[in-house]
Order: sequence, then C-alpha cells, then structure tokens
Amino acid sequence: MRATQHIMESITEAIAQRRLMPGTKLTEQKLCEQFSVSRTLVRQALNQLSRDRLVTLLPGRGAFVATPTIEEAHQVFEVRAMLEATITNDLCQRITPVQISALKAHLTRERHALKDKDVAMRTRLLGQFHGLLADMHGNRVLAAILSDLLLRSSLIALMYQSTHSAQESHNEHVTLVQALESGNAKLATDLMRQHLHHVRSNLKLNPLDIRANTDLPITDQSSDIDHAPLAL
Amino acid sequence: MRATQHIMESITEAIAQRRLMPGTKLTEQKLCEQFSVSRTLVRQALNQLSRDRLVTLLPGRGAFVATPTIEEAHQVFEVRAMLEATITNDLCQRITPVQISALKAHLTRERHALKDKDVAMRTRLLGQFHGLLADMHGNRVLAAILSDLLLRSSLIALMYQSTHSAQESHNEHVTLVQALESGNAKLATDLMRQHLHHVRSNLKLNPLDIRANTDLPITDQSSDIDHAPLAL
DNA sequence: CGACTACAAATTGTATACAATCGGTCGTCC
DNA sequence: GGACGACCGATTGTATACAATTTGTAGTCG
Repeated sequence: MRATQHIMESITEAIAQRRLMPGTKLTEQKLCEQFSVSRTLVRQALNQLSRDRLVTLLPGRGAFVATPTIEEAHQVFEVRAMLEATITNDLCQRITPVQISALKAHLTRERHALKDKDVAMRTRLLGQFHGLLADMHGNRVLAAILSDLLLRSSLIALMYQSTHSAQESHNEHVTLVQALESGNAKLATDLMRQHLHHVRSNLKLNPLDIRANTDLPITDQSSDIDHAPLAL
Repeated sequence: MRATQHIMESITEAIAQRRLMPGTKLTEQKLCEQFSVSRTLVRQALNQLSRDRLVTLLPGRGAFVATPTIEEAHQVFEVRAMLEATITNDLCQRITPVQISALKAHLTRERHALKDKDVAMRTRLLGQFHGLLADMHGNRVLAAILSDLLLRSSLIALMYQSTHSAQESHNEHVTLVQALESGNAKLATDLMRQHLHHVRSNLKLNPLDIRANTDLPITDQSSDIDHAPLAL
C-alpha cells in the first residue's frame, strides 16, 4: 500500500515537472521495471491516478498521461472560482494574525523563488498558495477537493501554456493578502475571482505539441531541464 | 473492468438502500463468493469506493462501510452550499423553457413518489434533483464533484437521520423552481442556501446505532425493508 | 496499387498462489 | 487471579501465471 502511494507520487511529480508529457503511454511492464515491483501495484497506482484525472485509462489499450481539453480546463477554473471565492470571503471574517503571518512568509518564499529563477520551486509555491488558503478555511472536504483541482490545474497549465507570467500571479497573491489583512471581504473576494479569471483567460487555445517520450525517466531526478513557467 | 464497475454499483446501492450499515466489515472473500469473481476485482472495487469515501480502508485490517463524522457531514453540506448556490445563480440567467419543463417533470415525479409512499424512489429523486441542476449548468467537472458529494450526503443522511422530512424538501424544491422560472437570481440563490442549511442543521447529532450485519445480502434485491426517509 | 484478412507479438485483464500481518486464544508466570 | 507472551487461524498484501484483447505486419486477392 505504501509502495502504491510512492508510485503515484513519483508519476504525479514527473507530470508536474514535465518529464512526462500529456498523452504519453504508460506501459505497465516499463513501470514495473522502473519501480521494481509487480504489475499488481503498478495497476493500483494507475487506477488511483485515473480517478484523479491525471491519467486516462482506455480499456484494453492501457494508461496515458491525461490530455484535458481546453473546455475541461475552463471548467476546472470555473469550479475553482466558485470554491475559492467563498474561501476568501469566509476567511476575511475569521483570519488570525498567525495565519496572516504564514501567508506573508509564503509570499516571501514565492518572491525568493522568482528572484532565483527557481522555476520548479516557484511553480509549486504558486499552486501551494491556493492550497494554503483552503487549509486555513478549516473545511477538510473542501481542501481535498481543491487539492485535486490544483493538481489538474498544473497539468492544464502545462498543456495550455499560460502567458500569464509567474510574476503577475505573485503580484496578485500579494494584493490578495493585503485585502485579507484589511478584512475587506468584498475586495478580497473580487481579487480572487479576478486572479483566477486572469489565469484562465490567458490559456493558449493551441495545445502544446507533444513529442511522446517513450523512454520513462520518471525516477530520474537529475534532469535539470528548463521547466516552463506554470503560473497559477 | 466492467465487472469492477458492477461490484462498485452493487455495493453503492446496497449502502444507499441501507442493506449495508455504516461500519460493516466488507470481507474480500465474502464479496468474492457473492459476485463470483476473484479477489483481484473485489479489491479494485473496494479501492475505488474508498476513493469515493464510501468505504474506509484500514491497512492490514480490511474494508469497512464508511462512518463519516458529524463534522465531515457539516463540511460536505458546506461545500455543497458553495457550489450549488453558484449553480443556482448562474442558471437563473440562462435557463431555458425546456429545462424548466424538465425540472417541473421531475417535481411531478417527486410528488408521486411522496403520494405513493415509495420511500426508495423518493429518496433517490430528492437527491437527483440537485444532480439535475448541476447537469443543466453544463460544467461537467462541477457535475462530477457534486455527484460525489451527493453520494456522500446519502450516507450522511443515513447515519445522522435527518428530521427534515421528505415533504419539506420537496416543497423547497418546488419553491426553488418557481424562483428559477421567474429569473430572480437573488431569491433563487438564497432559497438554495436555505434549503441546504435546513437539511444540514436538522442532522441528528447522535449517530445511528449500528448493528453490524455480518451476512451480506448485497445482491438481494427482493428485500422490501422499510427504508428510512432520507431527505436531501 | 490499394485494401482486406490472417497470423504473430505485445499488452492488458483476471485468477490463483504465496508471503506478511493482524486478532484471538491458550498457556504460563508472577 | 490477572497479565503478559507466544502460537494459530484468518485475512489482507504482493507476486506470478494464465487468458483475452489489441496492435502491427505480412501476404494475398481484387
């Protein structure tokens, strides 16, 4: 069970870090060799990932890294807006100084990642910002759902490469935290909605051209490939 | 793969129809005999169900019908309120006469189920009403998420038996459709929020006492047991 | 020359066999 | 008499073997 989790996380990370491109075939046998486990565990992991919509399972054909449509992309961001607007609004009433500090600390980390041009880190942090807000809301059901949507957002950003720069996203995060601190619920909620709308409306309509990478360097952590700027 | 789906649906239905009580141990071997398949498929089904939060998987211990806490129950309804309020608001702007007709047709079916005291049917219909609204919104990502939450709501209603009667729920559905037809977005949205709040605030704090039913009449469709009134 | 068919290789789907772990019971020791 | 501990049955976790399906290829026929 622990091994299954590990396989899931490795594949998830590989997708997020663009080592596995959308559409890539995930052959069970290859994964078995990669992780030195039996097909049983690999299949478990693939099943779970398919439920997270990160891989698509075609009956009799096998598993592929998911290729969300542009329509699905917009729908994901639409749902995020519904949830995150309410999160922001609720949080305004009850946010504590400690939480504000935590958010500011996170923003500092975002800023450093931007300055250092640490693309992988800044991508992760920009996504985590939204997860952090959901956690602060305290509703675990909500946090779990949003966590799923954030993962899918990463895949979407990967395919429909946003022109919305990481710097812009960071700036909007900063403004949002200021509104949260001032307790202006209306303003904060609007800012969140605008932020998500910016990201969403800057998705490129033409999906990334995918050169299916048959070789699977999933566990290869050394590859220091130029990661694209995913801005969430 | 098709078999796995069938097992999932059978267990799901068994839970919804109260033939499987929360906390019941789901022994793999027993299920194998019930469905005449190998443990491989049973385990696949149980894994999927655990991802839907309908069963809980304890490592090394086995699978059990989920027993959501009262806290989780409230959180589920809170998330539903976030999503369904927005659905209602959006729908007001763009709902078509055909859709209004479909909703009214559904309400008629609800009314008949109430009159005929067809408890199983009325429970299903009261839940489907919310699914129908989500479908009309057109956002499939949203519909999928809400579908999950509705399933969990059934389990919750089962455990924390609502005092909110089916008749009350139906009445609120009727009022909501009227507001939708009139295009009064503010009113409709408020009605939806109130409706969900009514159901939620009427959850009994004391969970149902569970007599673990070791025998598993999962596939037994004939049992015409008096089903409790789940009002959603 | 193109298309259809049949065969072969590869890959997925399912079942079974084996290993590890958990719960309970019996026995012994304090 | 109670509590701790070791064994045993039962159940879950993992691997492997076998069956079914699909894809690619080659060959033949129109």
